[in-house]
Amino acid sequence: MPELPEVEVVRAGLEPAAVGSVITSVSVFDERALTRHLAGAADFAGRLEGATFTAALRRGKFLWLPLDDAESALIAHLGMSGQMLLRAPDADAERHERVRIGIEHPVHGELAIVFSDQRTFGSLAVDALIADGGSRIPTQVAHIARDPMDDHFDDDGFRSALSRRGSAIKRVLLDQGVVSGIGNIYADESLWAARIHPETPANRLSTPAVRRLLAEVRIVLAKALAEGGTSFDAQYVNVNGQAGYFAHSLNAYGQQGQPCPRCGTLIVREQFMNRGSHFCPRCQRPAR
DNA sequence: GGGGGTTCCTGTACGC
DNA sequence: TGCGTACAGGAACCCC
Repeated sequence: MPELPEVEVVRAGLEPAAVGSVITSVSVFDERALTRHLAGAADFAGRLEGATFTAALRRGKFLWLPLDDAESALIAHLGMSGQMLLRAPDADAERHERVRIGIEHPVHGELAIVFSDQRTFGSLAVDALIADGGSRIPTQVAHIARDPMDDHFDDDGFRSALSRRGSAIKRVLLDQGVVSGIGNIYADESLWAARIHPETPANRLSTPAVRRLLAEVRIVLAKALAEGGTSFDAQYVNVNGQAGYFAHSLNAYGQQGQPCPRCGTLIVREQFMNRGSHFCPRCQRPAR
């Protein structure tokens, strides 16, 4: 499931092939891949064909490739199972291929960017760029907060946002408008590392606890990034279709019934927000 | 505007 | 073997 480290691996993989490339063709095989592009497939293709990608950028789990008109960008959100693959232009279709974008790079020659997505929660769009401080970001990304690895992330602002929320800290960590890039896996891992129960009301966390949590979020994300992301199955891969290794390092997520690596108590899994929440009932005590 | 629940989707795993 | 069902979850959306 692509979270920040997985999306960053994809962004970094696309960058050398995409930046400087001219878009030579666009094929949309499934319009559900364009739910973020309301004007439809013909409009989508028309805005891309002939344009040149000028960069490969990311905020949270969104990534985008600005076009040389300096006013728009191809944006992508991978959802649950989206993949952005670099392929030879005549490569066979992927099983869940939704969109294929043919490009020509001045050095690497012809390539295809293939958007493949089993569960169809991901989507692409061509979106307008708007001012955001000193830079420009797509309108659909404007509401997304910076991620904790961003140099401009506001630690004090994060602490103050938590103090205004009575919701469970896990829900707040998953709110991309508060802090971006964190999904279910890294939320559980960060909360385990910081010894915080996932249902602790955010505004009940002390300042040291928030600092500890933020520090653990950064450690977990950095470690996952270094290992190329987390993979359990074929649903997350880099642009070459290869899986990451972070699944070998998980302490809480998916470890229900296994001993907590810190204290030996069995990790439990509870239903929370229509998904699984994994934690150590001894190390991560609920707030009283 | 915070809060919390629902919805979209498909492959896999499991029970009967 | 085959069928039905539960499950995985990011984020938009809805109502309170």
